[in-house]
Amino acid sequence: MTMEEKRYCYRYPHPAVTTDCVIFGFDGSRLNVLLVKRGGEPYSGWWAFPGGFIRMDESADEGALRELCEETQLKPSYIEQFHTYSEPLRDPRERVITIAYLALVKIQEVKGGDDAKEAQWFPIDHIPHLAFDHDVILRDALARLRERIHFHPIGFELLPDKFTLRELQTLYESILGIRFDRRNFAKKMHHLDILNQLDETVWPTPKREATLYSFNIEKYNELKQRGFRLEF
Amino acid sequence: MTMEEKRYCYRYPHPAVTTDCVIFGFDGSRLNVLLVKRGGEPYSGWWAFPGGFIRMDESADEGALRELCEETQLKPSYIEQFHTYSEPLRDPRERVITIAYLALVKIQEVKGGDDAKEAQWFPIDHIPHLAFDHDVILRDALARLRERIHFHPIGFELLPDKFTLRELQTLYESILGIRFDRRNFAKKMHHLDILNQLDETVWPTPKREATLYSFNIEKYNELKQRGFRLEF
DNA sequence: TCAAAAGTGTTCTCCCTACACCCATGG
DNA sequence: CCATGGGTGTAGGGAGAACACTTTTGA
Repeated sequence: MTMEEKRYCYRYPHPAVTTDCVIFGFDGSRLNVLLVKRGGEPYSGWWAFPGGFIRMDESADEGALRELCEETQLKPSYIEQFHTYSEPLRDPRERVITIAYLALVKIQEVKGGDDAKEAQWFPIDHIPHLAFDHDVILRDALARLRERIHFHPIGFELLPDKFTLRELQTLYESILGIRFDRRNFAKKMHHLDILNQLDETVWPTPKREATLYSFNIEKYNELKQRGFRLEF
Repeated sequence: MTMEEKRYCYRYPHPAVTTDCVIFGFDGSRLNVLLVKRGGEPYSGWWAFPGGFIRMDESADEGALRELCEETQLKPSYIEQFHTYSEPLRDPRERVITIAYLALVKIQEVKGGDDAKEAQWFPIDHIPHLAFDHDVILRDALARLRERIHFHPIGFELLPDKFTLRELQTLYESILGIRFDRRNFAKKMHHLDILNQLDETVWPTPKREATLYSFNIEKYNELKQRGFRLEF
């Protein structure tokens, strides 16, 4: 880099600031993470989270959404900032602080929309080595997701609008890593009264049809206002 | 600022990055926040959280602790990063992104150690207008504190090493803004088995003595490892 | 007729909640 | 002797956990 190119000068050293987005999707049986293959140095050819440098006229939230859209064409159904990583040597080029986001997408709605980008879904238990400190970031994102799902209905953001009870249960089981009794899970969901039972059915297996449900956000908000705590 | 003083140049614009520390203390009856009065512009004379610019050779965690120590001489018994604020215009001087921390101190151990600095404790319901977006930051910090206290024993970080059951209950009530039944609260604490009942007593009122307790972190860790969830 | 998955109900236990009495002390 | 606050016990209800049978369908 020549001196002429360095046009932005400050009295004190400033770090660069990026956003990184950990995007979770659920394929019906397993939790997945969307990674992009890096083109340039450093870590060329490694997998990493979509993200990039924040612009001076946008907030981190806006930057995260912009980068996410640019690199993956995805519209997340949920996004939340969860931690900022600032180890001085985490990027070999210069001091880079990254603000990390956790995003959830309804994977079914966008399958195949990956464009020409080298983006790919990886099951949560088959993640390749990641660039920078992204393995740490992933671990933290998963912990936050597990924490959040206990008291917020964000699990529904990973499912299609209509789903079966079994899909919902499999989702929770794969995120939390525990198994539920099928009958107790159904009872609990019905008791919570945040699901709409639809008239439609599907054939998830060739054996027998299953009724479809949708998430009732109005009922959820009612309950929340009355001092209610969702828990799994 | 003259051109000669602007010695740190980059190809792309970089924001400045600071840390800010929301420090909570409990005076025995109310939750308090430590604020410092700003000397320089902008917001000269306004109250704000202790904090400052991050150095290029330190992580945000290190920077937050350094600033906290420099400005208040306090050693927090607990500190945790909780959110990063990045609205482009939140600082009138230049683009400043701040990484906000939540800290708890045992207020009794440091009373009067405020040095010559203009630092002062404010009860949580009598907070003056704050500089920058610090009122938003405070609101978020309080929300995080309330969220954390449900499942982590961080409340004990606000109490002296020895405390009465009433002090503990008052602490929880003032943080969560709800009242507990005295008998049920005591029963729950005893049942959790994370308190050491000491042989000592104090006279919190001139009426009758009360037994002192200390927090038993070993028992808490045992329970945590067995898949236990602390809840209030 | 058999295998596989959907749908549903009961019992037991534990924890939370509401609630009342006794005791020690200082005024 | 009375007001104040500390310390403890009990009964009832609700939610989670354990658990089994029936139904539907394709092979």
